[in-house]
Amino acid sequence: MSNETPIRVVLVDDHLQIHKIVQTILRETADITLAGQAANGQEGVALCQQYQPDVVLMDVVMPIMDGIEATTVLHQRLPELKILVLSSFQDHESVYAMLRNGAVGYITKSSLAADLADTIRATFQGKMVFSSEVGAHLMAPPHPTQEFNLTNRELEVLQLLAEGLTNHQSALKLSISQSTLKFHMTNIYQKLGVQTRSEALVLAAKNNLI
Amino acid sequence: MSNETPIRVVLVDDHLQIHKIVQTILRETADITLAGQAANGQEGVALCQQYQPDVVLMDVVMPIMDGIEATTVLHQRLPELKILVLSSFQDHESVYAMLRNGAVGYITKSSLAADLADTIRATFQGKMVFSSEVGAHLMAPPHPTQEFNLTNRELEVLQLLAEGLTNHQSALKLSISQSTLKFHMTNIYQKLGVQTRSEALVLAAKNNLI
DNA sequence: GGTGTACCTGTCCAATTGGACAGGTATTTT
DNA sequence: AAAATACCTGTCCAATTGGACAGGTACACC
Repeated sequence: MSNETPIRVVLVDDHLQIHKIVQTILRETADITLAGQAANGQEGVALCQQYQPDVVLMDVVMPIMDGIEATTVLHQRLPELKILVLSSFQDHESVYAMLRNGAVGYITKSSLAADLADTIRATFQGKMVFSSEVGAHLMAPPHPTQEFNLTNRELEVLQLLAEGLTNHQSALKLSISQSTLKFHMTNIYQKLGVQTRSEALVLAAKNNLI
Repeated sequence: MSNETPIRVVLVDDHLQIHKIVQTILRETADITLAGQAANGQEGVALCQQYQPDVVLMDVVMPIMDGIEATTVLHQRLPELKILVLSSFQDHESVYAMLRNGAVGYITKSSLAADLADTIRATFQGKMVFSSEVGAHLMAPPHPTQEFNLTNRELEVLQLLAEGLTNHQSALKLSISQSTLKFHMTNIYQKLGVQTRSEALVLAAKNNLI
């Protein structure tokens, strides 16, 4: 590996501390060189276009242009570039946004020192790599994207209707009257901002409420 | 790394060819040793319980006990064990099954030679690793899990109802009569095997038909 | 020419759902 | 004690949906 052209890396992060750590780590590796360093997405995009690196280490939260936007732009302009997300926190919400927009890996900064070099190599070889916490999140059962402030009872009602029960059957199962069930439905329509039962159930299904 | 205890690996695969390749690769690595080899899931489980390896390389399609079952069992009995899927084909359908049941990585056999050792190390360190094809599949937009042989017209009807239109409004939009719309609905109920409109729409939504 | 499929339409009636009231209780918060 | 929240119930009526007919056209395939 050391006799080949080194893997060229650009770091995009707004924390000086991270720059120092990455510098230190990559100074040790003969097959990886830190070709450029940027402090925000805008600089990062410019730098990548100039240096044409193999891999870019991309922070998520940055001023001026954040990681999501920078990833989107870079993936479009330099489709060959491997974008590896370097996340400060467990802001796992951004995982999908980044991956959908072209990132091919996601590691947390806490796991930096241990294995940054290996991860860069794996990414360079075409693999996707995730810190275990991130991967676990990727595999996690879908959770509601929106809650809509539905009460437990309202969710129970939706659940039963989704299973194909009629108002009458659902009411029986919940030991309430049909009046009450209709009362819940009316409230659900309001909370979801929909007009029909169909729309309500589809919305609930798409948001993993049922 | 070489001065520490090597990473102990067990290979579970029913192809002799793969055993030879893996042997060859891991013979070169000082920090990884091939502690055991099994030809199917059942042998694999037994071997892992006996040898307590750090990482197991698991094929998917095998006689007697397949990789999915073996993964499930192993993950339950030895939760610390890192299970890395080694897939023959692009049988991406098994990706989720394996990962849900405890696998922490998924690489194709075609990428074996290039980077098996690195992947084992990354896995050992706690990361999830995927061959790019697999990762891409993981990120792919949801596609219908079942088609139910619905016709285009039937899908159009479902789509409009899902948006909150009534029969009347939907029929107008499709320039058909309400009779025809109800006719389509009846057929949809039959094809989906459901009793109510609610159930039909939820099923359609969950299968990404709408 | 027959078969199959997707599509379209109508009528009539029963069942289900939605909305607009007008009321109630229990529990928690302010 | 008042207010807010979640929950419950009823009546009456209109609108929507579902099912069971019974019939049609257009098109592709064998």
